[in-house]
Amino acid sequence: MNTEKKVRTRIAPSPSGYLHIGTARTSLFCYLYAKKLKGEFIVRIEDTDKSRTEKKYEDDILDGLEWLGLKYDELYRQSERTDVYVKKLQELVESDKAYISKEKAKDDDVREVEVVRLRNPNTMLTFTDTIRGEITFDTTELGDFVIARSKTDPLYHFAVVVDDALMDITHVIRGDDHISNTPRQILILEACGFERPQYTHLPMILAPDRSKMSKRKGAVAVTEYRAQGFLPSAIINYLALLGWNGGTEKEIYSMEELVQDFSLDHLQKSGAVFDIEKLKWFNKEHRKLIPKESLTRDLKAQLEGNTGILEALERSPKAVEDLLERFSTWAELKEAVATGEYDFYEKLPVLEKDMLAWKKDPNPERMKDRLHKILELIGSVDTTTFTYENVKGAVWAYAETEGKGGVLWPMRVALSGKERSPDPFILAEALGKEETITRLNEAYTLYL
RNA sequence: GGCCCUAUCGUCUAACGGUUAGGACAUCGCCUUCUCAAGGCGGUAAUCAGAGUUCGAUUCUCUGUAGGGUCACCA
Repeated sequence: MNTEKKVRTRIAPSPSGYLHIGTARTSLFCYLYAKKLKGEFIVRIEDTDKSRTEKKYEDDILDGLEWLGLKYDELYRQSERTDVYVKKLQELVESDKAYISKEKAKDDDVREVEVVRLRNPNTMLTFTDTIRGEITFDTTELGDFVIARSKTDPLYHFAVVVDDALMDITHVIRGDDHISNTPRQILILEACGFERPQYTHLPMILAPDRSKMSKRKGAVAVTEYRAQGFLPSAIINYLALLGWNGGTEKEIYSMEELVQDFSLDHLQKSGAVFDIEKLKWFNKEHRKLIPKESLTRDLKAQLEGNTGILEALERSPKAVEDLLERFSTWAELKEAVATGEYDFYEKLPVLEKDMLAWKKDPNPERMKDRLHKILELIGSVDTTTFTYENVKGAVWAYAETEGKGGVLWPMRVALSGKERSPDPFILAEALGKEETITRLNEAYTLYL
């Protein structure tokens, strides 16, 4: 029989803000480690400070974790466990490990309060961190710190220690901003007679200037990345490689593969700058793994309201493909649409003669003839099979003999009204025969 | 300021005493090409500094420097 304790990890977010990208990564590592060892991953909402807690944040955190695919096995709220803390607090006071101290309220020196302070043994304390090895603190500097606002109102450190112990948390995996909190928690833990968990302090995720990530320096909430159109699998993959590596050059991981390969051995010691560009790359890579139909459906949903584009996409699988490979996120796509980059799908472009001419054209005087010929060739393509391949087939041979630039450039500009756009065959397929002819005619009349 | 942690290309990282210091993102160039994007190929680019230990240090030790964290009746 296996006598080893089942691995149990936990994430302990405070519902005082939206799911933070750093919390998401800590959750991911807790999840991966637990699942790797067939253990359990627990979410514990740390809401002991009622004044800073909001339900909408709790909802966002839980939603976010689910969206990312980090399924928890148990969920707790500290606000629902007060009796547990009160009892433990009482025991501590009764055994004189802690004491009630009458003093002036911190924010009001008239009001008297009765806080609970821990009797600090004032010793040197050493604990082992998975990543950094032994870390020693002199606990004297901590003094008899407060562990509860009152006999019935526990503070963070106390609640954490009691919960971790009672919930059988075997591995405390958290951000390294908690390193200095650890001795304090161990003191409480020893006063309670609990066993120490294994501590693993993950390096922080940093803003580009290497300081703590904050709203001022870019998006910190998972919801924001979600809104921008990042795939959960891409975020997971990126976050996993921020501070961890599989020891190989493999970079694209699915959640299953991460669970398979994860270990606490390849963790980084120093903080990692969050690089949105690399996240975008991961997003592109993960998008390639998603079934085409599903992506197409999402694309169309994103473009809701842009009827011209939607009709074009309905007609042209090539245009769908083109849009899909051009942008790494939906936010970028919508931005491009909003700034009019694709307005040729919505309305007739305004043509200018000098834009119609290819800059490197050796025979610009042949424009009129060419447009006439293009019109003729395209006119021969059947309306019902007006596809990328067929349009290309009709024009290609002529373009090669006449000079591709001299033919394809004006054709493309006539259809798009832009110097930069998808290629002319995609445009033709997307616009349909009637519209294609109309636009080419429009260009032709400029030369009459 | 005290205490604690950290230090390889711009960024994420590999190298667990011996490598032309490897890969990825970004960047630059070339190819492809009607434009843009994509794609293919290639280039630039790093061991914080100074002492030790060693035949040999990115790797071990010490000091300095820099950055970060933490010092609540927040979590």
